[in-house]
Amino acid sequence: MQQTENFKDDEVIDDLPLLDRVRQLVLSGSFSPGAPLSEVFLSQAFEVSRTPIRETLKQLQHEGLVDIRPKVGTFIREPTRREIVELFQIKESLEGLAAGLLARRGPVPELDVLEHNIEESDRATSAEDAVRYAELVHEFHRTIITGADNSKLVEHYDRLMNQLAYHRLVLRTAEHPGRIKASTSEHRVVLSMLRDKDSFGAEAAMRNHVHASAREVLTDARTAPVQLHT
Amino acid sequence: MQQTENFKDDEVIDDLPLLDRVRQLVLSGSFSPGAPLSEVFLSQAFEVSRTPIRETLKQLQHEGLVDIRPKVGTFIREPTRREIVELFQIKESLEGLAAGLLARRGPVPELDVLEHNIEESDRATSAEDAVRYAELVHEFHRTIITGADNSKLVEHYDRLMNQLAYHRLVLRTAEHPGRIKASTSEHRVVLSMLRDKDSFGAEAAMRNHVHASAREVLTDARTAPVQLHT
DNA sequence: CTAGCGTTCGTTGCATGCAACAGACCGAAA
DNA sequence: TTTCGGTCTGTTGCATGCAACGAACGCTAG
Repeated sequence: MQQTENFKDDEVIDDLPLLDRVRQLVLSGSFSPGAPLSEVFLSQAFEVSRTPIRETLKQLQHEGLVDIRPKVGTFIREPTRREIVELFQIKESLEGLAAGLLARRGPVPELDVLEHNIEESDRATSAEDAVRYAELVHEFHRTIITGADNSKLVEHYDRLMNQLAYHRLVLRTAEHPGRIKASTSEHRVVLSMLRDKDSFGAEAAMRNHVHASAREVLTDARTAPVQLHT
Repeated sequence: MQQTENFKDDEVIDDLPLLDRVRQLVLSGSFSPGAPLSEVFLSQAFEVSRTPIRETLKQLQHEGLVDIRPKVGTFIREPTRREIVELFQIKESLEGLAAGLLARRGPVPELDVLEHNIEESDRATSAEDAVRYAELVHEFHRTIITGADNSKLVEHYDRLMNQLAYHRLVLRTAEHPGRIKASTSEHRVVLSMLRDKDSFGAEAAMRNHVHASAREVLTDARTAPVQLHT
């Protein structure tokens, strides 16, 4: 999972580097949604032949990031607003599950990591460092996911977030100060539940938090208001 | 999703037919877990060249069904017991989510489908038709998933079930009569909650049902008892 | 000016060839 | 007997070539 660092730029361990690089290109926003990604272009861009590029594109299609129209071409896929709502619903469920599982694990080092994360978040907020804050939020959620000690959950979560990644990049530019305060406060509630080993409480708190943040993101994105559910 | 029927055996619409066929071969149990699936073997088995086979195997690896060891070969992957537990935890969460979402949708035709399904289940139980009963159980769950009106949820669920499919094939041979009765009863509770538009109740009932059935499956499989959680 | 049609261009889909590597097998030495 | 080393085979990884298809463009007729 973290082998994106140690490879010699030429001799690749698996095809993961290429897959990651192409994915990064897609998610980087360098190309507008709907832009064509021809195999020949990518092959000379990454200096490989069309074959590995093709395999990579198939993977990305399976991840929902690109749209392969047979005999026509591959295009960057923009998730519809509806799909984003759907993905957030799943996100809420999975993160709730993770929080519940983590609560059951008792006193694990992850809790201290979360504690530290919250402190850092306060610091970033005081310093008005929005970038750092966004990083910390991401780490907070990811720590809970990985802390659930469920490898398959991590896989599904990663898939989910990949599909949301493009949109997140577009959206998370500015966040209201009020929301930041509320969000950190919700993090605190989650951690409190985790420390109490309150599985149901942790799940509920986490779901509530994700729900609120999703609502914020969705309403903030475009003017069209959205009902996440009810 | 249901285009596995209408294609002319020769002219394939997408590569989905090939992917489906290879997946089916993997899940059919014709090969033991750990058995090698060489590209040349598959290519002549399906009368295509190695290239599309390679792409297909990559997909299946991404789905968690096979294990590609670089420069060595592709092997049928058997999920570990732990992974199965993990997958069931996710299943519980996703099906709970689906039930909750479906409950919010109000009176949709799916509810009548579920009603009919339960009646048929009773009939199959009376007739001691285990195969038919298993089919109906599968349909019941799938109706709830698709009824949630969340396409991304369906995708994730399908991925999940594909990973459980091999194991399900091994396990679901015989089910205790007592469990069957309980299971159908739990289905009834879920439907009742759905009719009441009780979103929380439906979610809880569904999770409880999946949890119970998972526990049954896991303890029944091998003698080793398992703690699903707590 | 518009609608319909044929051609051309770009792209994918697949087959095949070649090189490189992992693992097995066999033999020899201790 | 055990262990070590070399060879050899089977497999993958990738590059490339060719055929086929879709879309766009221009041309012509009305």
